[in-house]
Amino acid sequence: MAGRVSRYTEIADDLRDQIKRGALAPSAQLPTEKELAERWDVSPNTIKKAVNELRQEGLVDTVPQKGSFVAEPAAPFVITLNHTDLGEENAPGRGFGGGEGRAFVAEAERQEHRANSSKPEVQVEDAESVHMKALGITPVPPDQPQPQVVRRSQQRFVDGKPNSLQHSYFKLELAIEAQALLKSADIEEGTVAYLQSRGHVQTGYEDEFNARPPKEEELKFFGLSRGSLAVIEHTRTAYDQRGEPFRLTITVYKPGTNRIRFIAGDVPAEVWERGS
Amino acid sequence: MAGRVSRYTEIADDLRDQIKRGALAPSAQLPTEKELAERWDVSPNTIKKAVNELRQEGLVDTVPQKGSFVAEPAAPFVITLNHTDLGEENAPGRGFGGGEGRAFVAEAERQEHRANSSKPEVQVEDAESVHMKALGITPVPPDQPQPQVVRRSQQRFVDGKPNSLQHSYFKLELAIEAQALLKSADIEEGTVAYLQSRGHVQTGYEDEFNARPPKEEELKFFGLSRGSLAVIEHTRTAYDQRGEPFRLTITVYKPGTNRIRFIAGDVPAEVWERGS
DNA sequence: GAGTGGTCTAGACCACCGG
DNA sequence: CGGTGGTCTAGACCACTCG
Repeated sequence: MAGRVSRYTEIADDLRDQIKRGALAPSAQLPTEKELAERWDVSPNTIKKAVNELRQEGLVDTVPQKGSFVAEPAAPFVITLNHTDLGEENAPGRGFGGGEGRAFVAEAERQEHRANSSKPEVQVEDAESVHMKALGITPVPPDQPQPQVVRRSQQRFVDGKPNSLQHSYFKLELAIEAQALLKSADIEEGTVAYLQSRGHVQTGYEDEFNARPPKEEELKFFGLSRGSLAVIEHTRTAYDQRGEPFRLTITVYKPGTNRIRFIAGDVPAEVWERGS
Repeated sequence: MAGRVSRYTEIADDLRDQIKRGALAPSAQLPTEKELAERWDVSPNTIKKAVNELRQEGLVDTVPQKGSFVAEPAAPFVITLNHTDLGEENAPGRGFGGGEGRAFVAEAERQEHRANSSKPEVQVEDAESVHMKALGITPVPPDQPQPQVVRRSQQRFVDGKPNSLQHSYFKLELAIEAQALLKSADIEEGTVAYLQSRGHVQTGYEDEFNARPPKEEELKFFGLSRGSLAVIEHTRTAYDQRGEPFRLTITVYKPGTNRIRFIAGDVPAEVWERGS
């Protein structure tokens, strides 16, 4: 019977079961790999493979020289990407700001979570080709000086825990006419409103979703170890009233603890309210 | 210098580099694990770990008893989830159908891809709690007969290749008053239009995104091996004119070959047109 | 210093694929 | 049949954390 299933699958199934049943409570430490190896009478590598499975499913967090722990049950923080407020039907920016900057904090507060973000790190750098494409920058041959962009990066936290990383890219020319983009400080009125005052009204956007393994930097920020869950990457290209792309925002979410959502048309109020 | 980086990372980096440079062309077979082990003078397990990295990044597909192959470059099929057509501003369903059923095929044709989907598999089954919650079904104690739902599942292909799996769930009562839901056949006019004719007008929906490792069934359908890229799961709960949830659709996409997108407000026409 | 997971070795046997 | 990757062993050393 058990012959059809590999040993490590069997072990992973057992651990998964214990977690789901609650025999292993959230944040509890799993038995050490050595202990598991003895209990199942298998070699350490087999245990590692089993634990690896659970890590990829997001059920377990492994902290390198400490141990593996049952992941906190998705403290579901819901990020609604296409609304900013529940007030006026025609409030400025309604339907156009969610998930970014101050909207992120507001959304959290509505759900009775505490959100904060780091001071933006501002960097001027050579544009990567994806960024150029999105921002409508014409590429130049590799032997010539490359076009540059301004990147504003923030780390975002919910209830003190790492939640997402956000990078916004702007053409350098835009940053020169809207210099707050170059300051490593929050833009008081919000980026959308600020840019609107400088003549770039956000009239629409295009969103894309992707899943990919975390980069080294993201592993560190989220406190994950290698072989963890994939991250969700949300890319928003914002267009102004002339139909020109003027902002590219890439947000990387740790999945499991985030629910990323969109709402269209009429849905019951309690759907909007639903936080956790 | 190389001492700081683990051996398998080094090997993965080298292979990744060869793929990106084109030294290993798409669909070409990688050197066998044995060969790599000899070339790098490491043990087989180290090679496996390196190849595993590339699999998780979607750069390589491994076919168990045959070999590892460079993945085809993402033939990007763009699925726009919130529009059905580019015609009339107020065309029925505009903004409300994208990505589902016939809309999927239409979207593909616009991008000059050929899409088709399998005949729907219809199953009546006990509702899982997450489905009950979404459809607003009140749970009953586990010792009583469980509420049931109708599941309609389709496999979807683009250019003959597996693209996504879609499962739609309906309350059993709804299927009784709208019996086409119970037939294992495409609904000619589209599910949204059909249900509208039965008194359930789709007035809004809520979308959620998640990333998770593929299930066994999905591995098989997508032709992936274990440890591959995460799949993207898109959940749509549709609400009718009374504000009642009446349909739950879960679509599982193989990432890399799909770009999943949303559009809001005004964007230039070429953004809509952008297929590949 | 004891304990943890991360990396790595040098083999082994198996199942499945192709010719 | 030989070749492939999948699984597994029984160790080893290392880097890091914690008390």
